[in-house]
Amino acid sequence: MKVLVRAPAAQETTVKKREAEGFAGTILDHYAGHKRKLPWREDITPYRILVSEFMLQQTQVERVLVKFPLFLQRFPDFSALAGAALKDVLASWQGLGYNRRAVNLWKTAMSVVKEHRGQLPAGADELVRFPGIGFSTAGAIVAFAFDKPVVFIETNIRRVFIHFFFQDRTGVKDREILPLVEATLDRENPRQWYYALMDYGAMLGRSLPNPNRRSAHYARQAPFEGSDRQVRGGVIRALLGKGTLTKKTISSTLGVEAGRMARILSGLEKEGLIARNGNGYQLP
DNA sequence: CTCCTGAGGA
DNA sequence: TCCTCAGGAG
Repeated sequence: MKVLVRAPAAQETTVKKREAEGFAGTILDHYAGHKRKLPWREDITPYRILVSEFMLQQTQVERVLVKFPLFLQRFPDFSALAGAALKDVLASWQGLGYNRRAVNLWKTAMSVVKEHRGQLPAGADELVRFPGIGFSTAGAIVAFAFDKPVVFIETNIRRVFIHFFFQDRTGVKDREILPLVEATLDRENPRQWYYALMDYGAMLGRSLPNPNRRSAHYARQAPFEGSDRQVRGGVIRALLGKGTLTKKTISSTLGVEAGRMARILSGLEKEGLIARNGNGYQLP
C-alpha cells in the first residue's frame, strides 16, 4: 500500500519521511496480529453501531463489553428502544455512567423511527443533528456502520497521530491532525483502517505515557468524590429503586444539603432525566 | 473558549 | 492517582 502524507509547509514539526512511509504498514501489521474482537464489529448494523458508540463515549471498552449484549437483548432494534419507557432504558444503562447519554440515545431512536422511517441516515451532516451525536460519533458511525470514507478524530486516533507525527510537540490541535487523517485514510476500506488505527491507539495507551496529554484538547477529569456527578448518579439510582420520592427524602437519603439538592434536581429535570410528580420526583 | 456530565478498573 | 472509541451548554 502506498501512502502519501504531506505536512503543512509552515508546520514547525515536519513529518519524518521514513515514518510517513512506514505508518500505514505499522498500523496494519499491528492490526493483523492484534485486532480486537468486539461484538459491535461482528454482525454490523446501524443500530448496533449507534448503541455501541453512545456507550463508548467516555466509557471504557471493557465495561461496555459487559453492558452491550444485555442492552441489545433488552432493546434489540430502533423500534424496541423508541417504544420503551425511559426508566427502563436508564435501568439498563446503570454502570455505564453519564445517564444523559441514555436519554440522548433514547431520543435519537425515537427520532429515527418517527422522522426517518426507522432508517439511520448515512451522512455525518445528518447524524450530527441527533441529540448526543457530535463530530466524533457521527464520523465513527459513517465509517463503521456504512464503511464510507470520512475524516474524524477520537481519542485513540488522536493518540496515534500525535505519537507518530508530533513527536516533539505539545498543544497539538485537532485542526493540525485532521489533514493527516485525511491524507492517510484508506478510501477503499475505511472501516478496517479506522479499526486498525483505534486498536493501535488503544495499545499505545497501555504502553506509553498518554500521548494525548500533548493534545491541546486534553483535559484532566475533575475528582468524582463529593461532586455533583456523584449526587446525580445517586438520585437516578434512588428513583430507580423507589419510584417517587420527595426532595426532602432524596436529600436525607444521599446526605446532601437542601439548597444544593434543589439545584441538582432542577438540572436533572431540565435535562429530562427526572420529572416532577406533585410533591416529589420520579423517572419520566 | 471553559466547564459540566458517572462509574469503575488499573 | 490515572483514564475512558465526547457532547453540549454557556
